[in-house]
Amino acid sequence: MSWTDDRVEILKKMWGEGQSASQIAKELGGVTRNAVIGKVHRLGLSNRTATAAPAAAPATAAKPEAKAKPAAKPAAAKPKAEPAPEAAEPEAVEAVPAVRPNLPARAKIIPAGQPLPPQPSANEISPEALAKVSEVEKKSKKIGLMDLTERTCKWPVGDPATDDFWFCGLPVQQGKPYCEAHVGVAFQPMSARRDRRR
DNA sequence: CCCTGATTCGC
DNA sequence: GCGAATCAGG
Repeated sequence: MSWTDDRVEILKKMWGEGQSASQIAKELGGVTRNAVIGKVHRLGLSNRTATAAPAAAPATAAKPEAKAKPAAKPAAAKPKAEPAPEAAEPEAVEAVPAVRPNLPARAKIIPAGQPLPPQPSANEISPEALAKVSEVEKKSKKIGLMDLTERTCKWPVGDPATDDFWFCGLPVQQGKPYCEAHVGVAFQPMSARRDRRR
């Protein structure tokens, strides 16, 4: 395939819409995302910053930007002292799934008559997230402990005390140990937790 | 590992 | 001009 006018046009359009190079390549067909990126460069329409580089604006500073920059607010000096390394105070707290997600389980292993420990379980998590989870669990791969890999969701499902127990096993969300749905219930904004708490 | 765009350089 | 290989970042 070659870069015919109409293909270039599609390229321009999609790139302008913010489509990724791979998406564009898929759409066009017969080309790889590399080809698309290469073309994009040759066409001059580059930056659009989809990936990394939040980027320093004045990168190519030498620009003939006549605009006299008052340079007024030097972002440099922050009025706030703020030396606090603030190592703590994480944005989100992990709600360890442990073995708590949906399971009447405990009842089986706890001697009759024993008061059950508080079971915050469900009501601590957003309904939407839970709904999503129950959906996902139907599709889960139900993999065993030994099947866990670096990129399989490690969310436990069922009662470990029985053979009706497995791990989600769906593809994990980049970085996280769980799939998207389970990340949703495992990691919650602190505010959300606070609000729901009581 | 998946993905993203950016660059290089032989063709 | 092209794009695979490679690089760099998430």
